[in-house]
Amino acid sequence: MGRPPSFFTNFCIRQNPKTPLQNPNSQIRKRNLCSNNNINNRGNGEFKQNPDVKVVQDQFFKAKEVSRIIRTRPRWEQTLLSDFPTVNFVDPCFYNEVFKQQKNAFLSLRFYYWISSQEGFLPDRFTSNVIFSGLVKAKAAKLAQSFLEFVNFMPEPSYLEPYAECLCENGLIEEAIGVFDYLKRVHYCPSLKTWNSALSGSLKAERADAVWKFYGDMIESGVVADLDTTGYLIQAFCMENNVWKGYELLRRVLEDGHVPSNVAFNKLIRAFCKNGNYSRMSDLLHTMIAKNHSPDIFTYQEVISGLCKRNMKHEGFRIFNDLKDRGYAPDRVMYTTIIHGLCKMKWLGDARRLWFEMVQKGIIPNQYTYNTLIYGYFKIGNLMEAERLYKEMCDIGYGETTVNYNTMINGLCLNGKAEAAYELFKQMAERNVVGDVITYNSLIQGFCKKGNIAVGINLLYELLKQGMQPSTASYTLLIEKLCKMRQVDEAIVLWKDMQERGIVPAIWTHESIIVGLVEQGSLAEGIDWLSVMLKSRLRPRKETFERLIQCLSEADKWADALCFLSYMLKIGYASNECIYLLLVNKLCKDNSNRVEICIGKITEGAKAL
DNA sequence: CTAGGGTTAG
Repeated sequence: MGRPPSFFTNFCIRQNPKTPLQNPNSQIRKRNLCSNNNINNRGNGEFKQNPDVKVVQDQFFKAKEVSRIIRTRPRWEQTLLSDFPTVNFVDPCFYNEVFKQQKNAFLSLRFYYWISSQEGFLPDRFTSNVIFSGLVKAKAAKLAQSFLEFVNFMPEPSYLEPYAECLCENGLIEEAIGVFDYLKRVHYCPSLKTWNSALSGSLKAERADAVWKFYGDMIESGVVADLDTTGYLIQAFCMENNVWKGYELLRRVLEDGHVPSNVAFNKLIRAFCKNGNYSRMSDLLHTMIAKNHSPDIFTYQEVISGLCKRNMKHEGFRIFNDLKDRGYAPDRVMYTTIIHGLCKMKWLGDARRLWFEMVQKGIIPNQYTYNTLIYGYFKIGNLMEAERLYKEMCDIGYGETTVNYNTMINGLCLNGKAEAAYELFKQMAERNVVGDVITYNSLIQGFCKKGNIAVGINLLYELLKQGMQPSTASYTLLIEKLCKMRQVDEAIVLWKDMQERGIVPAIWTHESIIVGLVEQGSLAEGIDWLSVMLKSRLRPRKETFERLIQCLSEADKWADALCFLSYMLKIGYASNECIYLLLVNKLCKDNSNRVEICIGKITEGAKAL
């Protein structure tokens, strides 16, 4: 094989960078792409035999030098070309090296854009592919995306596959779906590894729906799933609170003699704990042990926090101490988990004790640990200690973050200090810390609790003005308070706003409005709302019915009260004696004949159920 | 060199 026409040497004689370059034909380009291998081989002594080596090596050193310059010299655009009259700036190999040398993908891309803007430099498809894959390798999904828009070309499928993976890892699920769909259209089938990373990326982005889409496409394209895939599917089931389906899948895999990763087990354990199904949780622990997949620190974390969620302090503690006895050294996360659990249950003495135990072992509390304990102190109303810890956290340099502020704002609101919380909120803006939906919700709830609904509503409007997506909790307390203050119409305006934004109201919100309507005398409307609620298979609480019945009988509308009582019996609540007594008392003052008839009807109805 | 972990609302 002869020495290929080297256009590196051709450019050695070029003095004026503004002189238009010849656009080398693609054959040369391909040749150069092939010679990438030589670069990869450098240093193992082999390439002495290759006649291209000198040239490639030369290009390598130039790329290294250029990389250094664009990294360190602020105004390199003004000097670079004249400094390097011999560099071939449109060679794909050169960019390959720049991307390798220069870890900052953004700078490399800027360099490429700059070259493109120079008259006569026309990077072609091959160079574009190299740049694109450099960006993908650097995991710079956003840059790769903007690059594609800029050069307006579609890379080869084999370059798109890692791109799709990169998009998933960066949570750009919709974009990834687009790429997968394109690959499907051109009949290119991604590898199992790529499908799996799509699944894992979707989980990270909390997109169970995307998991199912990717999985469906994967099966359709004939790729056979592996154990990792199964693990991701189990996680997706857990994420959707479909724990039984996940469990079912696990059992099937176990029957086939396979054991999924601990991650899948841990997620199932978390889900079972969340539903209070501790026997199933311990069942899973035993399965893990039996299958030689020992529960790890993550597993125990799930177990402990799961137990604490249900107020099972002693069990949580027992497991934690057990762990220590068996030689597991709890780390900062583990300590934070148990401290959090104890704080939730308001066991601040124990939480504090563990805090000191942790510090004594040389583990320094971080933002998570601090926020957890601050939350705990607020929970028991110890504002002094909470504020002291907050100050300490700021002093030791945990920056003023949104979560830190949220912890304080929420804690203050919880303790009736909405105004003080609002001061912090203003401070956030001054110090350029952005608030999020939790900040706003905490404040809305704080002001509602103090009866200051106007401020609450303003906060809601501000949240919307900022373009943030409100949540159910943004509305719940506002609607409840408006109803209590006989401003049901305003409450319904908010309700409609929720509907338009696709936010599912809390069950309690339905009830607030029904009670509000009935209390203000809009009986028919209240009944309408109740039947809508029942039709959507939502079950009002018994207290709501009792409240309605009481309210109506107090207004001497006993017939309507009876109507709600029969509703209540109809959906299976046993009415309690107090309500009967109340009604009977009321009715006795009325026409006694009709009383008997009505009571008779109700008790018949109750027996029939 | 990997999976997966802990804080703030409801």
